[in-house]
Amino acid sequence: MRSVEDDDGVFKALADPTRRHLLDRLFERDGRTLTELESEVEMTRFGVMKHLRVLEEAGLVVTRRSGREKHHYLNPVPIRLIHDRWIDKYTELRVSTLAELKFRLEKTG
Amino acid sequence: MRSVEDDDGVFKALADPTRRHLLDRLFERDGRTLTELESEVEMTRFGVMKHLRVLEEAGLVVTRRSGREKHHYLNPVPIRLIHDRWIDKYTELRVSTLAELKFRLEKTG
DNA sequence: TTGACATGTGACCAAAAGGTCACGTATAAT
DNA sequence: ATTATACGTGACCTTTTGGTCACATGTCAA
Repeated sequence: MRSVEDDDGVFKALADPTRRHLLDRLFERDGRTLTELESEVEMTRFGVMKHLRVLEEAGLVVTRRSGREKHHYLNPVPIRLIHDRWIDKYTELRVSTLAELKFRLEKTG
Repeated sequence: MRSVEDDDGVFKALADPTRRHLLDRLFERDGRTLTELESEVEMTRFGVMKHLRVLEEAGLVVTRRSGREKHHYLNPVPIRLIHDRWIDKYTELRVSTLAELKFRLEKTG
């Protein structure tokens, strides 16, 4: 059984395309600052800041301050927990194979 | 690089607690009808129907009609694709171990 | 210590999402 | 044929969310 609060913050955080894009950028290279990430997105600094805050509160991003800079790092654990919620160990191999196949097909098609 | 459309439908679908609860019920037992699922939720039939439609359009649920009934089945492939987007093969083992640990801790704590 | 840089806050507004209801269609049972 | 069942649609309203801006704080360099 799950708590009432669920993992709501994580799912809400992932629901926005801009936030997913930010996660993609951090997946590619960790430790970026707000100003760096700002240049990756068609949006004012304030919008990006809000999004990063949502990601951080969800635990998908952890931060480290260094002087006047704030560095952002991707934390993949909540993602894995989503996976484990609806894919048990017995079906994991089968599903991951299908997912791989789908990925290949979309790449060529 | 990803398409502009992203997997928006999947993430939006997962963003609502009621829809996640419906997925949980289908994970537990497949093939339920709308009326069956309705009893699992504090909401009118119309709300549940909307939610199921969102899940179906996202590809998280597939359906099969039989007479006047419509049966719903969980499709875990999109979930796996989320996983693969931010967890590569090299970090998967480490992250899944951490996730397992977190799960055990929360269970006892 | 003056000025530029990096991040932060609260108010505000438009757009999207969640939920209900009146009404409607198709299938099954009596 | 009539009634009950199971699902479907469109309009409607309320709440939440995404984005911007004026303003503000803390940090580094010259």
